Amino acid sequence: MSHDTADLQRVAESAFGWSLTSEQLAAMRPLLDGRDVLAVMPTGSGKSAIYQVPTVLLSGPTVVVSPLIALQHDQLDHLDDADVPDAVAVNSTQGSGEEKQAWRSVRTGDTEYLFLSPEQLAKEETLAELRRASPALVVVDEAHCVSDWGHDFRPDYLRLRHAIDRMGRPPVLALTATAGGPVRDDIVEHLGMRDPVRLVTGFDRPNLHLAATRVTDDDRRRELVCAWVSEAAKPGLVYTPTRAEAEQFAEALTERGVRAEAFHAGLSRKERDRVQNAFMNDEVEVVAATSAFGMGIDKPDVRFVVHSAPTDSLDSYYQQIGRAGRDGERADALLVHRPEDYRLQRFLTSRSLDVEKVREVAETVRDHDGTPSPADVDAEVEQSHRSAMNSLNLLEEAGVVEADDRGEFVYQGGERPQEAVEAQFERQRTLDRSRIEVLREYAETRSCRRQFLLGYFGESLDEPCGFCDTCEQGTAEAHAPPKREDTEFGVDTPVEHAEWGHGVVVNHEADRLTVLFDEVGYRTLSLAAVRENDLLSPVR
DNA sequence: CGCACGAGCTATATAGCTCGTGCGGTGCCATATT
Repeated sequence: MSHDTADLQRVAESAFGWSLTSEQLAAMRPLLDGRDVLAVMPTGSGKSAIYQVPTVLLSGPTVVVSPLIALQHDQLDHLDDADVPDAVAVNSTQGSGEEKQAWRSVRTGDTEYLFLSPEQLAKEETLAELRRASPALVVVDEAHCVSDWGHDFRPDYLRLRHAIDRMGRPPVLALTATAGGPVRDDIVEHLGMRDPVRLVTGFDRPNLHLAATRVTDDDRRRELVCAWVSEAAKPGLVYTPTRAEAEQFAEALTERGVRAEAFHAGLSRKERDRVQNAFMNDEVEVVAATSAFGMGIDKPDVRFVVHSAPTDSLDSYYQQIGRAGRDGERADALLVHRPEDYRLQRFLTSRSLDVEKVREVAETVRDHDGTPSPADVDAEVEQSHRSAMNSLNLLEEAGVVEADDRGEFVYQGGERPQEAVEAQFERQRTLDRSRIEVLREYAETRSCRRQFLLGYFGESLDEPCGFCDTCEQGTAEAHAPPKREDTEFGVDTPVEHAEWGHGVVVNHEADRLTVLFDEVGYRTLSLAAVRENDLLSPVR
């Protein structure tokens, strides 16, 4: 046993009362050597330990970036119970006195765990404090949020790499339970991770029964979901695409004698807490919810997750069904869908490109006296913080502006800045839309649903699983993917397409391939057409 | 992007059309009112 391993085990045992798994140790050791780590591990596998234990051994505080204040509180509670240095969070729920006290305790070294939202890290005052504290480790918890939310909803997620640079660039640990290959690459790129150790444990959840049902109209959808849920073992979750539908399902289920409640972001904080606690305490059997429900929920005995309609991607879908059956007992994941449903997701994921706003931000950077920080740009433009940061992110990705090592902007311009921005925007939009199409492929596939799902996350399952609807209906066998050695287009093969350029095979059914292209996102191709017209060639 | 809904039109005056408009998700934080 190496010194590091022995030290880690000793701290885990004495401070937390834990015995570490080999996966946890594999993720911790590189951090002690100053390396970056990306760990994709299921909920309940002890991801938090990966930073909590090394923090005790490292000199300097650990900064944990967490997307929800509620999650920060959960973590604080756990750390309070352990025999370790203090933990604090700094966020908008505190008064200024409390905040000052928190920073003081970081400065004196009494506090070694500091929880912050990405928005906090966008503030100059915060960065100045952090620079002084010189953190020994930066953790990005729920790191899929970088990719999920950074591109529009919470743009400060894409500015984290610069914030980390400003802190003196300590090692970075990214943690998540859900991230396929492209999302992992997105996280690594946008956090500026350097040759990270990538630890990815299996995605398969064999106790989860997978199924999808197509309906022809909304009345049948409601009837089917309500009837299915009424009969099913509980507790369970019904995910809906809109708040109104969450309310409708909660009401319809209540009428059928199910103890059901709605949950979405339009409810008061108090009401949300009440519903969540009631679900956790088994006072509520079914929560009908929008995507607002779930992060940080770790209830082991959830028996089903029914989607009344498709989500925006297979990533979101996997994340949500992953809340079922954590106790290892049988649980059901049912997806109800109509072809019309995808249009709503196209709307919900669509962002608009306001060329004038982007131009204002670009000109502000260009005309600024010296190199402006993101906060300078924010203050100087007549836009919301979100809009200004989205414009900056877009300009940076398009190469029109560039951040220096202090996270301040240098105007690059380029030959046709507006065209570069529009092309970047279009690329992002095409990718978003193609992700919706992959969900449609999943919903409509006749091959083994588990093979499809795992294939998307870069994992192969040699035989049809026997525990999904297509296997049970007998269509999966006929559509099974070829064995890896029988095809030149196995999963993960880099390919070149005559028109769409470079890509990577992400799924292979009997008669078709799904490829993720750098420029045009996910595309599904008929294998016959590929072969006849020589459309695709494996790269090396 | 398309659906739901209401206004307003038409026509063997009370139902049935067309057209226009609004709407649909996720959380920080800061600021304005009680």
